[in-house]
Amino acid sequence: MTRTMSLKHAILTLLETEEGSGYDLLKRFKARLGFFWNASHQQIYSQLKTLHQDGLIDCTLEPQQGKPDRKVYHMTQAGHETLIEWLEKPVKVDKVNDALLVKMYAGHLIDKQKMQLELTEHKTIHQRMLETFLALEQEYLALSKTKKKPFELPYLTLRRGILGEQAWLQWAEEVETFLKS
Amino acid sequence: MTRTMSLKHAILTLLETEEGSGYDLLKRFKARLGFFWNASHQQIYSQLKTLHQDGLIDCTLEPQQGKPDRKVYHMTQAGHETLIEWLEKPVKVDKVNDALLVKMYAGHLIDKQKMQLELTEHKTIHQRMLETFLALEQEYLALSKTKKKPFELPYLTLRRGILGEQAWLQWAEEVETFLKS
DNA sequence: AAGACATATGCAACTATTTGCATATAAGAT
DNA sequence: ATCTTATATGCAAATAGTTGCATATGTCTT
Repeated sequence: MTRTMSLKHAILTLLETEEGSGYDLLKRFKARLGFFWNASHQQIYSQLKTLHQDGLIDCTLEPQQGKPDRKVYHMTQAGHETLIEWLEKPVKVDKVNDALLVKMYAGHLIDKQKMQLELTEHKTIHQRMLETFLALEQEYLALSKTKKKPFELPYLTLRRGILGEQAWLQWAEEVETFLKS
Repeated sequence: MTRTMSLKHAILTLLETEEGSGYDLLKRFKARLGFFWNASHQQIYSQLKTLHQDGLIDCTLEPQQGKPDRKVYHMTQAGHETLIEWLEKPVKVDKVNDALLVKMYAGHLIDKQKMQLELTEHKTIHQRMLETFLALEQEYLALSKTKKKPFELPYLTLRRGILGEQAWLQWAEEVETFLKS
């Protein structure tokens, strides 16, 4: 109840602008918050359940033919207030817990080549992420000044993703130079 | 049991080189793995307990005058084997879940100034971390070639910390430029 | 026809981390 | 004298996240 529970508030933020089902939220997470937050569908569905129980969102059933009912959630007044309250309170500085670095630290116990292989795999993933982010940036930059306006803050979060990935890849190059020597 | 449990293996890595008590491990975490892993004392003590129960480490009691007994843990053969096994298996790409970015994304709901204040606080912390890392780098770089040798891999993990913090601060500057405009 | 992929939802068990509490001593600073 | 910091350990409860399983349909590909 203190300063954490960011996933709940991230969901509230997304619902603040636009209602949606669990599945919608999952897609929005990937498309809009993917550069700094990751959540599985299980996590999202269970958080939606508790948010609903707590009265921070409500829910209407949209029957569909063939497929299961779509549960569409929307913000309540209580939810809005809770979100604003959270936004006012300071959050903790995010912490890195990177398993690849644990391995690197213990690297004297394994084969240099194996290390390099795994590094290459991670590099591929990071490169792909960077490419995705850069493509999104191009989309934003192509907008007219007035159309940019509502996306200025989300764009800043995208910049975080870009700078983060670039730093990662720069580091990977340093490591490769070392491993090849 | 699959690919995670990095904290346990980080502890094993530290004990592989040198035995130690929970308190020792806590300090070593801060000094040596702090640029990419963070663990509280509660976490370390409880992990040590389960590692001990699982026979991956053993423990001798060192009575001390006045203070509670020091429980000194050391690696077992089983622990060593488990560590090597883990090192062979691929780890997952680390994920970022940064609450400050959630706020930034929802920034239109709050006061620009409040945002800037919180950003400044985070910036101070990141700056302090970068300074610590740079000081450690200077220590390493001042060593002779032969003395550098055993610290080459830990140095690479330090580089990750440095590049990561620099990227964060660069981002913060972009954000400040925007918020001041 | 079989397989993959997208839509759409969720439970259960486990692992990981945080927060709050609890105890006890010694050394050094204000 | 009191306060802070360091040494030294741990439990319990809550929150957060992962992994595996489960169901059911529609479309598109091989």
